[in-house]
Amino acid sequence: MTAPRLLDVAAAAGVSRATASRVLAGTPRNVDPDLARRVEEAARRLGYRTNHSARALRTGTTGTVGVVVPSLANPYFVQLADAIAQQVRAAGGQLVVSDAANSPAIEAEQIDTLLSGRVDGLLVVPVSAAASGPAVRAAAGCAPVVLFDRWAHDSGTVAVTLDNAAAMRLLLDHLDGLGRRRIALVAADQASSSGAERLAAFTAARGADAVTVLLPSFTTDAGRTAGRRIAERRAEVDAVVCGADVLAVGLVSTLQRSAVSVPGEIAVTGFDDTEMLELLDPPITSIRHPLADMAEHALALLQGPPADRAESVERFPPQLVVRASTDADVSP
Amino acid sequence: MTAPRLLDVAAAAGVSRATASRVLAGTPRNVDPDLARRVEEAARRLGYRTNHSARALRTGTTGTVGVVVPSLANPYFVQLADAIAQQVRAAGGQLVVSDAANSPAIEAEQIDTLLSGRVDGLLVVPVSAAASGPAVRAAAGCAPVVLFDRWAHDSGTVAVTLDNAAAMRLLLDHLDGLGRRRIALVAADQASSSGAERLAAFTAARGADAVTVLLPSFTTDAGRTAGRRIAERRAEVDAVVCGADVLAVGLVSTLQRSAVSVPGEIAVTGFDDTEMLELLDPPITSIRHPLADMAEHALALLQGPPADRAESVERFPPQLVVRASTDADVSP
DNA sequence: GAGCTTCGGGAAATCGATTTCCCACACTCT
DNA sequence: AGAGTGTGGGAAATCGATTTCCCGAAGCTC
Repeated sequence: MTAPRLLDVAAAAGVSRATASRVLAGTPRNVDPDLARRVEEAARRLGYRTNHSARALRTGTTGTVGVVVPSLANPYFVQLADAIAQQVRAAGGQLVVSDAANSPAIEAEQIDTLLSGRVDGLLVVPVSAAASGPAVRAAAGCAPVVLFDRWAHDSGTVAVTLDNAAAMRLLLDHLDGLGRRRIALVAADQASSSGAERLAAFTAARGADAVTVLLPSFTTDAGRTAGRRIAERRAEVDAVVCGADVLAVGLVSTLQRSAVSVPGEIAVTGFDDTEMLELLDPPITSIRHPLADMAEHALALLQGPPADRAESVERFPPQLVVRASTDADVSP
Repeated sequence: MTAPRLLDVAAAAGVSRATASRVLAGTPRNVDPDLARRVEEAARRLGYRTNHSARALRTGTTGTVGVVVPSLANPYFVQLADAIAQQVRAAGGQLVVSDAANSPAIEAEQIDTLLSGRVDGLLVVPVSAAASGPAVRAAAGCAPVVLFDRWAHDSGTVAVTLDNAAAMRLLLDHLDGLGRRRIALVAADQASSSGAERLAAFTAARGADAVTVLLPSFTTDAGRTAGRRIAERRAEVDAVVCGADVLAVGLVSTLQRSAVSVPGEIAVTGFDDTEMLELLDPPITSIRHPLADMAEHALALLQGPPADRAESVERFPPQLVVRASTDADVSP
């Protein structure tokens, strides 16, 4: 029992392949409704599935988009990939997700693999603002590429990101409003545009002599290191803004172990609003990205004219989500 | 500037398409080494990438496998998908991951989408032992399908799973060895084979009158509900085995909020050994799945002869990972 | 009713790589 | 030297759906 082909459906319905294709692919619907019904009926009866390889070969499009994220170990990127997947599926496509293991070299490899004729377009969350550019630029020469959540220098394409400066202002204003004055920053991964922008915005607002802890990577373990440093300087600090949720998680757990009360003594905020935050004790205040909107827009850019993908950065508005780690009165 | 085709490479190297294909696809290497070098050189110079749609159409294989997991909101399934992805990539293929949103109906849909000529084979972590069977059986009629981590009734195919009964014994023996006698179980999702097997193994070992909390789903929130129930009955319990890590996370956080010390008053174990466990306070004892081995074996079954995929369940040995949630002496 | 426009639908070319034949050439053996 | 053997490589068929032409029929106008 070999799989039925379009030819078989056409024969069963008593029409030509051309007509069957027009009906099933939904191209210019100038087909007699009666014939159309016969074709659809035949297709159903035979259990016909269109062969996507053949379609892709003929049309030159695969209906698949790829996304390369820095690391799936960070739940924020899982959430991000999921938001993109939903938009892609809603449009009848498929998403392929690749993990760059936080390395620009592996990232370049993954981009290359995905580009080998398997995807119509590519969304990339670049690992590094400086080092990811060349690979992205090369890819953008072959297929539509849009950067997502972060940008890279000299990438040759558009980036759909969060307005990190506005987000930082939201957090600082919020803490200010609660009477916190000695605000520290825990920043990570200065190589990424988001890490760098968040640090820059903080410094712009609070001056260069505010307490700042710089860490190499966005991981919970880095957050614990930060927790130890902050605990040592607890006298100078009454609030900590973390550049990522995973940092905040590690930080809070370490602070609590050092008998620093959160938010009593030190208020803490995250960044990215991953789902795990609500489940901690206390739940952590964070910044929510409008991921669905961003994904929708990025996909539109992928499919739109190349002119819309000129190198530039588009920034979406962040949203502050207040939880008990800054304001104990908020119900958990 | 249109993308170079095999024809262009062949012309540039002064050979026929056939020879160029033999060289680049690596089929029967009866090609003069000198010609081969010329072809490879030409391909590199022109920046040739083989068109996977065309190859797939001709060979009938896509080099892609799909995996359907119950929910990517559960970090265990992210880890599982990642383990499979690594094996697939090592073999030069691609992985497409789909999320069934914990619903057999959506699961059936995702299976159907993936099967439409886009994947060579399918790995499924079935949502439900009872309800997932029919869709899997239908899929197994069209393409190689292997169940992973869980099995389903009447699926018509082989399942590569963990030996849940052995895992439960490891946990109970460990707790026993620590002098814990009043052991409770927090079990979830009896509809899944893993949920059901873990409950059955616990009941077999401890008898039906041991304290047992049954929950609908594997989520952290369910874990908090369990935490409240256990806290109410704290006098009857000195250890809790959770059927999944996400449950343990919610449980521990709720117990601590109720001033129950872990492991002082109640020891807690998880199940699945997701990475987040090390980061909690205390880190949680759990069961590690040999995911890499399981993935390798499952992929071998996918590619092997259909006879090897007769309906059956293969069980891999679990490994106990002891952390401070059961044994305070273990360094965190 | 002749001529013109529409419109539905069929025949066949097309997408690009793979693979089956099969030929030509070189080399070995008697 | 002639026949036999093996091997590298080219011409062309093939995978299955889409899409461009193009033709015939039906509807319309005057």
